[in-house]
Amino acid sequence: MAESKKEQAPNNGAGTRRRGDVLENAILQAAWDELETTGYNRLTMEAVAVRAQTNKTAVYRRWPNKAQLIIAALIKFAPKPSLEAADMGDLRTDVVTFLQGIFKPLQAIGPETIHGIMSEYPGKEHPMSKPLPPRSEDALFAAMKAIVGNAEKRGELQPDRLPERVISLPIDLLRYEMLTTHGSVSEDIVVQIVDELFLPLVRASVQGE
Amino acid sequence: MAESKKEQAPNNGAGTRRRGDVLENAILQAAWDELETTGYNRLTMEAVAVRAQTNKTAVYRRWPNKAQLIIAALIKFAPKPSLEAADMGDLRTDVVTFLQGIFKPLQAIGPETIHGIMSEYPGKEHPMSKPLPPRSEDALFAAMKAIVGNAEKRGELQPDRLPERVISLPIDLLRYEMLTTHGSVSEDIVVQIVDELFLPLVRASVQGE
DNA sequence: AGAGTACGGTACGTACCGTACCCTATATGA
DNA sequence: TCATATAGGGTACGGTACGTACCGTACTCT
Repeated sequence: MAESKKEQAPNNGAGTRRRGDVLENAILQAAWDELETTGYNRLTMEAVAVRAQTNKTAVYRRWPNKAQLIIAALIKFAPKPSLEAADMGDLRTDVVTFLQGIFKPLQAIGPETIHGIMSEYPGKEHPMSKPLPPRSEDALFAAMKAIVGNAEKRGELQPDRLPERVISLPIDLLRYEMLTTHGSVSEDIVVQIVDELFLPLVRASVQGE
Repeated sequence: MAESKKEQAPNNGAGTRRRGDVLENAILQAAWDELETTGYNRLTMEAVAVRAQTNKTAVYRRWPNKAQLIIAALIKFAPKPSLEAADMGDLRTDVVTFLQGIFKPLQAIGPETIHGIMSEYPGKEHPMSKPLPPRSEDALFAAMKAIVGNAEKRGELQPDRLPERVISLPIDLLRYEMLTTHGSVSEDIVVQIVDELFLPLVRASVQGE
């Protein structure tokens, strides 16, 4: 009667036991689903495991904590902005298009998740923990540089006159806005950033000084 | 022997039981100390209560959760930037001075605490929860506006030509930097923001258009 | 076939949350 | 002055989630 540990339900009726990438993908998919339905704060490792039809052990074998797991899920499933620097023959159009492409993905992730990750992610010494990439390796920044580079080739502005801060300004501000504005950010913020800040700075670097 | 609940240690030997503001201040002080020594993430309500030599009940009677408690502690104890708009007869000097005054306090609070609060603070419906102030009521923004106003009076720039985004730009960027840059942010970021972004935009608004 | 590896499943100890409960000191006012 | 309401002190509890240990078992690889 003691109902010993032997009571292990046959997995599916057949002995189909997932391993390796199959299991890993199932967990990440579960994490992504759970993130979308429950939100970061209330998401638990156990819920992810249950949804993936496995158990916490299998999850912890791969990621040391919630933040790492969710980062992995984001990398795999979150909508990515296209990093192709649109080259439409006009700097303003290119930048606006690019920023608008960032807008949706950032919004999809949402401030709760970002704050949660940033909060729980101390870069602690854990065998499995990967550090967040430094600013200079930011893919979005690289894309902006490419866009500016195209404009330089076209002669819209003189080469190497734009400080890096100007180039990263649109991304930084957009991120800040998405991070601090709970509720809804209107999409015309992109146009504002470009027309009221970025382009005037570009013009200033051409004429002045 | 049963050691019933009657075993209540006399508070100090004398019946000095703190109430009202005295107790409230003790708790906030304890929260602040705990925040400095332990950090936001590992801070617990119980630890605060113990440090204040009281118990969780007294804490929860006043603040519904950690985020609210810490916000109250920050308001009471965190170093505040002076909101006096320095008026030294030069826009650049005024803005740099002002931003440098913000730098230290922001750094003292630290990204961990800010992210933690932003993460746990959903603006939920709780009788005791106060909403975060909207952007337009931002005291720092008001101070920047005052500084710009002084410059207008001096004739350094024409009135009402500066978009609000330009005015809030230095604060926004500084905040973003403090929020995302773990580790140390160099203080000359202030000068960069002013010289590479803000002042060029001011000049552009005077000349251009 | 044999051995190592990794999954499945359970159970556990810990930590913290938020609340209920009761007792007691203090403030208040009839 | 004494009764009463209020609020602090103290404890204990149920609940949730964490992260790990343990063990049996399916799968993989050679």
